[in-house]
Amino acid sequence: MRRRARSRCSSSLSASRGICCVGPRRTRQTSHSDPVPGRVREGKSVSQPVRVRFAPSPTGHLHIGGARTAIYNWAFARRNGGAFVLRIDDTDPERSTAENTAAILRSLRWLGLDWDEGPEAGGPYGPYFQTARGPLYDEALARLQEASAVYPCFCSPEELAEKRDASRAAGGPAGYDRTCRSLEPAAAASRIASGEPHVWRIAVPESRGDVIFDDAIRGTVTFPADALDDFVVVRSDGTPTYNFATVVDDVSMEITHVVRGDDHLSNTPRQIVVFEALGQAVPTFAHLSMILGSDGKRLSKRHGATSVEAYRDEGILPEALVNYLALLGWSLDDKTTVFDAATLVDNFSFDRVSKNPAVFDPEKLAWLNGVYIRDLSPAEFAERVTPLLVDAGLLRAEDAATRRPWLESLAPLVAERVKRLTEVPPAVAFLFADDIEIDPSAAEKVLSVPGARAALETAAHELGAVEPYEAAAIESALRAVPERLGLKPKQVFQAVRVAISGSTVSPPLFESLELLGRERAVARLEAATRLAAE
RNA sequence: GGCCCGUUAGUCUAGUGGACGAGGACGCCGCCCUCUCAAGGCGGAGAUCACGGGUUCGAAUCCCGUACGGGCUACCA
Repeated sequence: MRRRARSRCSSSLSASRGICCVGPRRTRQTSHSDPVPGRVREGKSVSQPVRVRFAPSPTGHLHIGGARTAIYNWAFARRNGGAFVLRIDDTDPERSTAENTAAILRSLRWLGLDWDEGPEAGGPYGPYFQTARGPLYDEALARLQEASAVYPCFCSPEELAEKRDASRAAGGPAGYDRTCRSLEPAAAASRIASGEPHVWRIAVPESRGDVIFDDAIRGTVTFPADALDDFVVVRSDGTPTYNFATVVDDVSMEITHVVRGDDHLSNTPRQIVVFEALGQAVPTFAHLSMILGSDGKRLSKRHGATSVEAYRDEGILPEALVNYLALLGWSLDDKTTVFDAATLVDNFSFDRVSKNPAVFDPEKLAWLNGVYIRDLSPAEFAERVTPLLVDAGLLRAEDAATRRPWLESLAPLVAERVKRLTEVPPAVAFLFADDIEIDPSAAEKVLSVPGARAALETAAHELGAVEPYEAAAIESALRAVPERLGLKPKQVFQAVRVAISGSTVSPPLFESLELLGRERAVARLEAATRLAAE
């Protein structure tokens, strides 16, 4: 399905691609046209179609930060009629697994983020797994070798560590000292031929000045020339390093905008050097700030749930998570909080992405989720809640269809008092079960008070006779009870509530009684009577 | 250590030199509604715009410095 190997050497490796400025860009006025020495060349051609990619590493499940990056990539692509490419950066064989890949795809789909190219979707720029792209990297390396843009380095890891420490101790940058760069090509070649272990390093051009680029989110970013070292591009085992592989892939997949986490900002100058060595135009970069935990530290398992699946399992709706994450670092305007994905797409732009890190707030997510739950139609609500009721053992899967109308009438009662879908089964369990347990403290508080027994007996009697057995009629029947007994409405209603639900908190009483059915309702009231005080 | 990035209420944010005595949202507090809990309505507290200089008639907004936080500095991604 994927694997449609594309003819190598096609336009992807030609230098003809320009980088477009499609989409809202920072309006800040910079001296775009001034040829600054050492400035990154940016293509100026007009209508290059937008192509973005999300490139997770399948070393774990899709986490909140990755999800937000995916959302922004997706929204930007959709906004500009471009392509959203999914690429799996699985070059770390130790930690990458097929299960993780599958889980990531599942999460993306659950969020509603569809990709135009990638695993299971195929596309003309595949393969979309880095481990399947070895030949592309080999070939890119060959090109760089031909151009003398890379050189073999025989320094041992120990030597390198020593040099690094020494350089750092001296207060300078800790980059590679370029020892092997001055090796005679012939000498180097014979050492390679003799099988001596070596890596390939990029030879940063002497003439390369400061690396300056315009980040779509952060504006102009400058890295001093001397901060660039001749970093490793291909390891001694022949595999590419991250900074090399991504660039080769971004080039061959004709990526126009690289939208990724802030942790890659410092890698950007290195990657720019590779783009240049390859003779390729540099894409536009957009670096998203990190998502932090409540302690201001980078979000991690310590902070609780971090994976998208965990939130799904907690009863968060995908549309709420997308809305929340979109809002965590982006704003539609000065007051809009709730919006759907289509609205996000219609309005997304990098110039409304904020530069500062954001603390993830599960409370606000929960609130937003409540908003979405309340917004569900009864049919949608029943649909989404059915699996949870089945899992909770309250409903048999085969009964779901016949019980559907009943479930839909239950929807409005419970939807507005939960923030998570997982809160539904416990809240409605009393309507399913044949028998209930009465919470002791509720019994203590409500049933063991004077008048409770009379209230329950009278209510049971009323319920046995009311016609039709519907909420409205039930309500008028029960409303008459307190006065007759000289009790306060609340006393009667709470006693009934505890009797039928076992708790002092429940969905609305009269509707609950209707949904329970006359027989069970009366039986429960009678059962509770035995616990009640005179 | 070096380099890069960031800094508006507890939190997410609006803000691009005058309309800011700083707007919205979550959370918090109070009132109303009410059969409980929610939801909803109304109102409130909460920000010396990190700090210090400077530019300007005027700065949250521009410049410099400091502090704090984060990132990179790997034959990890």
